[in-house]
Amino acid sequence: MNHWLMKSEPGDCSVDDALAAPNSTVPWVGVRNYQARNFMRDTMRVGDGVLFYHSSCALPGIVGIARIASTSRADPTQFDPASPYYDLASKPEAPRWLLVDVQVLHKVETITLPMLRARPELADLLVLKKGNRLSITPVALTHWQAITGV
DNA sequence: GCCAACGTTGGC
DNA sequence: GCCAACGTTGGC
Repeated sequence: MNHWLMKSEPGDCSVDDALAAPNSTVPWVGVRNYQARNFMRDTMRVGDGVLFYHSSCALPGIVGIARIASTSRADPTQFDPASPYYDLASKPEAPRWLLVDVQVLHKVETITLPMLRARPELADLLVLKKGNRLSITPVALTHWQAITGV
């Protein structure tokens, strides 16, 4: 089993939005980065643990614990001209972009970046690295345990 | 294949 | 709004 940190802008899909969805599960639309896509396609498995992270907001940080709830499939927004995630170059017979379903298990008190940075054992957590922009990053088991206590 | 220009991310 | 960092694009 692998572990992940997945960023979402709360103005787009917050952890509360996800909890309000049927089964507390949301399709993780809008990933338009090949490395992040490849994680979903090649490495994620149903049941993998997810740190649900709010980015581009007043209080960035980890706000919930979730799990991967499906294998990857084509992200329908890439074919929707009305979507901000529309990709003219992607064809239904060869979808370029994928998504997975993410199921929120429970919220946590926001674990902010300063809180994360204060812990030396988390120094290598990818989301804390300078210049990190990847919306999906793998989380080492030791980091997962240090953050979740499980 | 190089690399400059450009667009995006995301914290602050 | 600023700006550093990074990915992508496209000319050559």
